[in-house]
Amino acid sequence: MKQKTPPNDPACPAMVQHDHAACVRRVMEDTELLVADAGVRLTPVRRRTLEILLESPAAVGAYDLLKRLDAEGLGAQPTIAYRALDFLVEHGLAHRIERLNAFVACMHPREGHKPAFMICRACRAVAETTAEATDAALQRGAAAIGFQIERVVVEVEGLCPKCQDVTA
Amino acid sequence: MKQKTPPNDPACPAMVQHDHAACVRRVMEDTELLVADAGVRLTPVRRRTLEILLESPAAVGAYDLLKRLDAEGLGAQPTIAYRALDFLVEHGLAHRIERLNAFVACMHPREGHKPAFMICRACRAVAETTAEATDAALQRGAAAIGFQIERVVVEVEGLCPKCQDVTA
DNA sequence: GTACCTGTAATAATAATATTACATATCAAG
DNA sequence: CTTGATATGTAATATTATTATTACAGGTAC
Repeated sequence: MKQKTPPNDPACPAMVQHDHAACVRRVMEDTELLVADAGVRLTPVRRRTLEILLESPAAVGAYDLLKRLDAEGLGAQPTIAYRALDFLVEHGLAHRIERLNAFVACMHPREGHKPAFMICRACRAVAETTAEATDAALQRGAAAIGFQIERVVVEVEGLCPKCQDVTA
Repeated sequence: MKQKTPPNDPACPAMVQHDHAACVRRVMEDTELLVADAGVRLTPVRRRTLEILLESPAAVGAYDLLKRLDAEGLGAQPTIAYRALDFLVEHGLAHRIERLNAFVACMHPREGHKPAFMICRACRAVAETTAEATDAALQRGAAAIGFQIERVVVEVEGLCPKCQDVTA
């Protein structure tokens, strides 16, 4: 099976002017192939959830998502939203932003990357970047005290270019 | 004014056997001096909150804290706890662990450090370490898209030495 | 075929976490 | 001793997350 995006690409240059609709199309296509490979189902709720995340420049809260799903007749209970989100996260199609208790679509699934997130505190926009470099240092620190790493969260809060201008 | 702990010391070797009561005393003394310098007030609620955080090896949730404050007649509403916690975090005396929606005392305040946290998913114990090395890479990434960094969160989830043994 | 197991989805109830608003009290500077 | 900033008290509400339960569809072993 063929992969549409090369690894370590600024696949979707978030916070920078670009044709985002094209990014959305590309990720959705990649995703279709990916779930087919994995033998799991991209059900209507799951597909729509991913689309909603993809179309939002900002992280989406579980209940914001639920409101939208409800409006479209796809379900009105928290669990609907959480399960869809859990599924997407579990399969690397979305990321949970701990800082916001909210979610974003993964703009380059399938890569098994170590993502880091730049979160604008003004508009909530989130840019996904890679943080391979930060990892080694953490591994050393963990080894020193015998801590066994399972998951690393790197989240940066600040101001995106747009909000710097507005605030200034 | 004199500082009691040299920078970049394993001031409190969390997750490792040591005399923690001594750590608590040291940090409280440091804190007294620090707030005096800053011209802010370490009120009873704030002081007691810090002590509670210091004495707990695990991160403390806002409502766990509130229960304890309430038992001691220091306040019964969520706001009380959140206000005290906000104060401590704002002044670098405590850290918020995003992963847990909970808080830990800073074991070496005043250093303007870049903390990283090792969080045991089994016992919730939290070890504070420094992650200076991870920072540079993030700064470069941010510069590339014009993002202005204000705060960096690095949280590692896994198993502490003790819980590895128990689980194994 | 029917009894059993599994995966998926939907519903309901509850628990945990967090914010807002406003009134009152205290402190510290002028 | 009064004013403005800081801190506290209280209430109500909002948001996020977990747990338990029910339903149904598809496969498979006897």
